[in-house]
Amino acid sequence: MTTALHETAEAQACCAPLVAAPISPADADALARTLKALADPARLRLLSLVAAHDGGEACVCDLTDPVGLSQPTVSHHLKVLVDAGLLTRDKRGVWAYYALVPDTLDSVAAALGTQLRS
Amino acid sequence: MTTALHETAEAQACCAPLVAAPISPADADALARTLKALADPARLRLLSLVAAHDGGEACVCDLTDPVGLSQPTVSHHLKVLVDAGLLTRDKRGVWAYYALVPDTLDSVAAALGTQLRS
DNA sequence: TGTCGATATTGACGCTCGTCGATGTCTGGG
DNA sequence: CCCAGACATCGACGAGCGTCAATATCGACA
Repeated sequence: MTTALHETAEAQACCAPLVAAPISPADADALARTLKALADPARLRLLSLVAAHDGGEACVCDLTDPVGLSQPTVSHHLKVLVDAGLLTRDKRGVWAYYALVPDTLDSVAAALGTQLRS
Repeated sequence: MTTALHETAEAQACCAPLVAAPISPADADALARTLKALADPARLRLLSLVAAHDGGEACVCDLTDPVGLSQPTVSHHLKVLVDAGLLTRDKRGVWAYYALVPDTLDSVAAALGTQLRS
């Protein structure tokens, strides 16, 4: 409960393509919050590692070494990504498995892209 | 070439779709730098205002009021966006006209999207 | 030349963020 | 019942960011 109140998965980062019409302050804030979660090299690598891992999921122990950060730091980054609705957390036994939420990433991409696709 | 070469417009934020294969540390850093420039409500609104403005360009005086920030702050944000290769600056007479660089935004969207198109 | 207006730069402030070590909290096994 | 291991939380530190007021710069015009 550090700050935010956007606990888990609000999915829709925004709406219109951003370049079509002026974005509303509220939408800008929501989109910026999701982008802030993405705007970190370690978190981008974690997201990529999780997505590319076997079965589309990975536990913390799979991620600590590749990114070269301490376990608390990796857990912190993963929490940020989960809170932003970019990852899901599934605790099975002793391990916590993280998996990608493709919709969130796609909605961000759609909000940024200028050439809209069907 | 390890650091500090993002002076003006390096356009390509990254390359592969991020979810296909683990992103390299260097690519993660480059993409994160572009995303950091985007991850601010004021800058998103400025970007949107510029893109939606008549002729696809706008000067600082057109932007100060809509975003509700002081002129130095707006100039600062615009500089950040220009340095990230997201906007171009064209000084004509006393006014400075900013315009969108669509390629950069599209390459970011392409790097984030999971459903790749042609 | 001198003034005015548009924009950029500077310096400073408070706040947020990324990182770590230390510690807490669970779960499974002996 | 207690230990070992996986993960989360806490507290702290330094760095970076967003914002503003004050000031500098630069072009147009009288």
